Amino acid sequence: MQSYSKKVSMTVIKRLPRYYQYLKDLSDRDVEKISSKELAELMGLTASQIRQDLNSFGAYGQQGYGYPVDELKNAIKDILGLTKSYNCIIIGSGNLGMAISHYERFRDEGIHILAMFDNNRQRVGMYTGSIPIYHTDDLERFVAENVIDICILTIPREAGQEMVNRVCAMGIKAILNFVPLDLTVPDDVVVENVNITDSLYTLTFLLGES
Amino acid sequence: MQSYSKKVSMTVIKRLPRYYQYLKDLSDRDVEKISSKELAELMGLTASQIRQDLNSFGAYGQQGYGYPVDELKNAIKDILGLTKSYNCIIIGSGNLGMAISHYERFRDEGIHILAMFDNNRQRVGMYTGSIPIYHTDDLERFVAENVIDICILTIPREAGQEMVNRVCAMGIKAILNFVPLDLTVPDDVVVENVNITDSLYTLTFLLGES
DNA sequence: TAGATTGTTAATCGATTAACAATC
DNA sequence: TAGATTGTTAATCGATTAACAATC
Repeated sequence: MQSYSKKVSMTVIKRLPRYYQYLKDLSDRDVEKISSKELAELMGLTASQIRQDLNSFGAYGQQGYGYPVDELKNAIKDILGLTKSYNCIIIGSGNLGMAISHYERFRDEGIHILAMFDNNRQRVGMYTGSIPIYHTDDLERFVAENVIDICILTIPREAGQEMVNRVCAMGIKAILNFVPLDLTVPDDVVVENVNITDSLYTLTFLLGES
Repeated sequence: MQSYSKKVSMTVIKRLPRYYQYLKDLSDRDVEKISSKELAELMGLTASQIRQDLNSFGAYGQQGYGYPVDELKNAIKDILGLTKSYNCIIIGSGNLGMAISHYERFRDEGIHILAMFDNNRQRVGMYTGSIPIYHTDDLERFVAENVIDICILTIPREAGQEMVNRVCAMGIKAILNFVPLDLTVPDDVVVENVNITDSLYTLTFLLGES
């Protein structure tokens, strides 16, 4: 993986996936180079901001030319950690868990979902695609026998904190959390929240303002 | 609805739903008052920031006492537009659409999902709970016959922009977008994106940093 | 009244924008 | 070489933190 010295702020990090998506699209359309000005127009940012953002990781552009799309795309892919491969489990096999288990965009980037877990015995033993559904009683055993990098949590709010304690105790260091709850985790565990309710409330606020 | 003069920044707006969740929890636990210091500790913010945030909407606290939990909760509920009621449709009846149709936290806050739409004829005519699934061919007719405030988009990426054009043409002014794509909409339409892929990529980045 | 805590102003910090020399 | 566009420094803008007078 790429090494860089400057400390990168969360503001910039949150923009990286978006850069990556745009560069993938450009690359798919066989665009070979793009200037900060062109990309800025495309993404609704300023050219200055783009140059600042990219420079927190290194000098990818070429004066008088711009940025080579494919090279920059791969650099950001690497920065995002997407040149590695990851093993995931999904806890909660409701509709949300099911939806995510089908995400092709995950598998494409080296995100492998190995199993789903549920405490509903009716679902246990079933498969969703090639992904088996196990009982949550088997969590600890499964995680001991497989290297799991990421846990995706799609369980009800009530069960959230208790389950996350178990997940952290198993040594999993990254959680994609769909539970509408601020989880408490040890310092070395990273959590990224997807809070659908909060997004909807932001929308109703904005609807009232416009 | 509450009126306030100062222009409120997006940074503050994005924190409002979180204030609301915490205040609801406190209220449920019959906590009557809270100081900015206590709330700051609870939420991982600073007391100063909380006082600044709340003051962009008005003076809800009382010197020497703190903030009355229930009153503040209701004020934020009103600011978020959640004292009104909203009619929604969901376009896309896959697992993600299904998951959202079951969200109790929506109905509790006056968000009513009237119908789902899909272009898969196999699903048309079915019900999920009390919500009917119609064919997307019937969208325009349905929206003409019902006042729809919000459209929730859970369709594949390929169909995203074309569908959003139809949605905007029907006069819907708010979109909760799960399509991993930056949608182009008229100026008077508000869009809130829930991008699961971007969240996962942020997580893999953070995992590499830690 | 005295203690506590707000509302608000001022100071600091960080992020964005502007400008331009370096260079392809 | 001349034109274009980067990398980077300096200027501006906005958000967070600190401080304190107002007041319950």
